[in-house]
Amino acid sequence: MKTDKKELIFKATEELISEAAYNDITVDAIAKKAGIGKGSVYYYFKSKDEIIYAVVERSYRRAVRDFFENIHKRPEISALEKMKLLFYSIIKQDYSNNEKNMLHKLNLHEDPDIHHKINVAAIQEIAPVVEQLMYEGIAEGTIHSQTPKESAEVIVAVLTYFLDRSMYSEDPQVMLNRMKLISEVMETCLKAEKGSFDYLYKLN
Amino acid sequence: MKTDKKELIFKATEELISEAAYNDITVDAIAKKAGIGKGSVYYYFKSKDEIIYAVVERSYRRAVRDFFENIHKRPEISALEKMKLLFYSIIKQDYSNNEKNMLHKLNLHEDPDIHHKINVAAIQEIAPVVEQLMYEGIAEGTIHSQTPKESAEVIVAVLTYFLDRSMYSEDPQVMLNRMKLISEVMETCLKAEKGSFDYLYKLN
DNA sequence: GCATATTTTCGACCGACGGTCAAGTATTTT
DNA sequence: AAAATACTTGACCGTCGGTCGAAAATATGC
Repeated sequence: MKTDKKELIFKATEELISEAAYNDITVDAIAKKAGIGKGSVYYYFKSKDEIIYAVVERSYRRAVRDFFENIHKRPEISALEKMKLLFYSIIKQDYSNNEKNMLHKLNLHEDPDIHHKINVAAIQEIAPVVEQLMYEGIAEGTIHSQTPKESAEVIVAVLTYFLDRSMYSEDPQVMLNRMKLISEVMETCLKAEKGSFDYLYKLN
Repeated sequence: MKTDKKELIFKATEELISEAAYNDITVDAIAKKAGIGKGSVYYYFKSKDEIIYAVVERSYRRAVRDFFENIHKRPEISALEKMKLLFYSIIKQDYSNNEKNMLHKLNLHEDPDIHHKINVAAIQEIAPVVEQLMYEGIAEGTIHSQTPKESAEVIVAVLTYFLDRSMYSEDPQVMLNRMKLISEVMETCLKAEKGSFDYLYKLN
């Protein structure tokens, strides 16, 4: 049985992201943690960036796969409700207190490089799923957008952007107002009924 | 007459950003271009990041200052119109074909670090101006937002984010639809009359 | 099973970069 | 004019991403 070196590298990188400060995530550290030589890392990946990006992408893909396996196929859940669950799973992925959660850690430290990768990956991996849900919502009659692709893009971008709390005021009232505004923005994008996204700011 | 070393460093950095590939913007290059020793650069700035950030911030501040000097004080222009002109000046700053334009260059190359700095600076420098314009629009009766601060934040964030074209589809129809959607989003944020932001996608 | 070709592994090494520092020089203060 | 302070400098440092040639492992052909 051949050990999959790529998998070793993924695992090592994920662990480092979870436990170490960003500056400790060096290619040497990844190689050491994976128990292989540095040269081998570069045998499987062209660059460090490629590793990080692959790890982030993998994480989003995992979330999407889980969504399709566990939520999407359940016919009793409406499209809007599924969208809510999808958002929750992403928000939870980003901000859960679970220390093991990678994307959470990634989003918390200030490195803009990784941050950007997360944003790009979010758009590319999540937006198509939202688009799919929009077609279903349109079929159900709860969504009336004429441009599902663009709406999905804008929605995911807006949500992702605002999940990045680092650059905004943390004042609770400001944050509440901001989320109210964003839920209205979502309604506008989807042409959905007023209140469809109240769950974004109504804590429970 | 004492030459202002800080100004020399700013100038050199701006020139490098305008003319060179990102990887050529090193502290050594800045020092060389400014005609001073590398140590002197670190006498005036704590880090390279601090230099880049200061340059970007300066650029936005300059745009804001120009806005207040040339546009804002003219009483015959409505708040919504002023907002349009402000957006135009920023868009132009980001995307003009003028090769001398720094922010343009900065936004074009892929470095996410600088990209992020630009976004943060945009929020911090431009959002307060938009907020100010919102109060004026409210006084004029064209804007009915109850939460001007949050609306300004969201508007600037959305616009800035989508000015970053790099991560989105370049298909003209998709781009048009996206901008239409964004203009609707802006109306929603400001509670302004329908069509107030049509100029965002109606080329002229 | 042996020889040959191919794939995989490795860490010493490289060049570049951001940042430091001791040693100076200019300027101000007393 | 002496002492103190502010400024300037480039050689030097540690670190990091990435390279490379050679060795080890594995596959292929006969």
